[in-house]
Amino acid sequence: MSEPFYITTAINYPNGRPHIGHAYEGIATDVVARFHRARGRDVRLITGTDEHGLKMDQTARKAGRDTIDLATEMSGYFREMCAVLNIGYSEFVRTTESRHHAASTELWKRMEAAGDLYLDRYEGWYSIRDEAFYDEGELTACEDGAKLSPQGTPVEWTVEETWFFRLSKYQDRLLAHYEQHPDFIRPESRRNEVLRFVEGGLKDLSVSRTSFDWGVPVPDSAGHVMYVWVDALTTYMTGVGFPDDQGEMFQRYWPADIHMIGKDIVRFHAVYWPAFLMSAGLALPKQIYAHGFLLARGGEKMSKSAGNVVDPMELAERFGVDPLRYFFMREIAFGQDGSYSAEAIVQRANGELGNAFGNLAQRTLGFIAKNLDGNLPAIHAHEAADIELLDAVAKAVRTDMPAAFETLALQQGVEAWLQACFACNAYIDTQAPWALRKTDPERMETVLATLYICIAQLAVAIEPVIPASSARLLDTMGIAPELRSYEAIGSHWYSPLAESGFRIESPQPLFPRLEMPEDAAC
RNA sequence: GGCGGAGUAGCUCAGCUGGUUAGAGCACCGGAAUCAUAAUCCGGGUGUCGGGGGUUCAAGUCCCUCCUCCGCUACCA
Repeated sequence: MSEPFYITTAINYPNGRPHIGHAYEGIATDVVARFHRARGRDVRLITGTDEHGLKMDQTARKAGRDTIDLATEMSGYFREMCAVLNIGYSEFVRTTESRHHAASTELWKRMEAAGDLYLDRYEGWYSIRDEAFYDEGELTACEDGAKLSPQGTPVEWTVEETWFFRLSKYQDRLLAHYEQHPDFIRPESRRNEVLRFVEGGLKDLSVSRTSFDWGVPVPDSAGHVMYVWVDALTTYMTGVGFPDDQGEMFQRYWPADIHMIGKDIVRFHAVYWPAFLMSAGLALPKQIYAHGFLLARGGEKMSKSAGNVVDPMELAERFGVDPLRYFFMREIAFGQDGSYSAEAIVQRANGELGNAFGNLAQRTLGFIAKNLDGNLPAIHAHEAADIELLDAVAKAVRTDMPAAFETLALQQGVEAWLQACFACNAYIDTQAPWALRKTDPERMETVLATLYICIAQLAVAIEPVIPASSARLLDTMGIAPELRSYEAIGSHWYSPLAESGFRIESPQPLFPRLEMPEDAAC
């Protein structure tokens, strides 16, 4: 059986419909998952929703609904987003599921058995909205004398009994782990932030609440539910069968290769989570990767009237799923913040997917369909120019792209692919098969065959980013499913296919031209 | 306040341990081609590398300083 690869998205809090940030993270995670699958790994991708906490409960009550009812509805929007954007999760985990309660309870018991949980009284300023305590010094006073948290939410003096986790005990072990595993937190800038934070000293963490009951009950401690982050993080284990830690699934996939998260929740994943796992005697994930945020270009406020829609579903509807996926991977340096706009999406989609790649396929395959009656031309003898192109494409597809994707340099990977597309266009213009048709038909056949091979390789290579479009093109080209991997598409499949009598249909454009939005131009 | 990152062509950015005339893509200008989704190809750099000072034979690259933006963190109150 092939080597396992386990990747997760952050577990989303469904207090609203998914926004563009959720879409971005989901797509990036899916691209990485598909990449590893195309490399032959046995991939498991877990996503889900974190439905506990006071906010969810309150929102439901205000609407006069059962909390679970609201959670189910909201969670559904996240599933729907995955379906529409082609985010292929292996399982979708909801924190309200009983299997997840079981996982969280087991984690809790293990931390307790390790002597890392103790009951104490907590007095301090508590923000219901943030579900967090703050020190006096962190607060600001507003005009009417009320106190506000650093996030600007109201706080009240609260005295409550709460379970604490001995986070302070793990400071040295965490630092040692960061030291021994330089890639545990990426990118580098986030790693440095975490290092400094932990070096500055860790306080024990309050990990239960008594002010509400919408959560996972703390075992044998009536009135307490687990702090949302304890159970939210546990989702990553629920997704591979925990608490059955001797089970085949957990044994096979745990620990995760990558937890993909946003830069705002680095601390929970890079400090609290590994400490919980150490306490419970479980292996730590190999990498926490914090991506950046998406901003509207120019920081401008988004509104439908301005034409820069933010709802990812609307973007997908308007521009197409694959163009949107391509845009995210191509435009933004993964790990850094990025900006998006309708103009930028249209420009990438038309200029690169449409013109450079789609049109390359269209002109080549169309030429074969029209002039050779769809019969794949024979290769007579390769000339230096052919070898040069084949080498350039092979390097991009089997060396540069995988190397970049392996380290999540997604933008560079796509860049390498695009350069190979450019090389094919330069080749077709230089060789001019339309002129060879009259002067040297055999040479024309070799040129077209060379391009056919290159296009198939390019389609396979970009499949993780634009899966539906690639599949459509490869179907048109008669490329068998087992050839659709980085390695296999480099084998000698062309002549057997040509000799099998396969005939190509006149192709339809892969990426219809998108209109530049009028109202957003400036 | 401390720590860290960033400031390079109209736009988005690349420039590792200092070393030939500072690069890429897009945009723009000129030309070629006409198989193709008016798509493609070739040529052209349009730049006080944030300001100032310094080290060096040589600095976008190192040092100092100032300005601006961002992230993390702290504190006064």
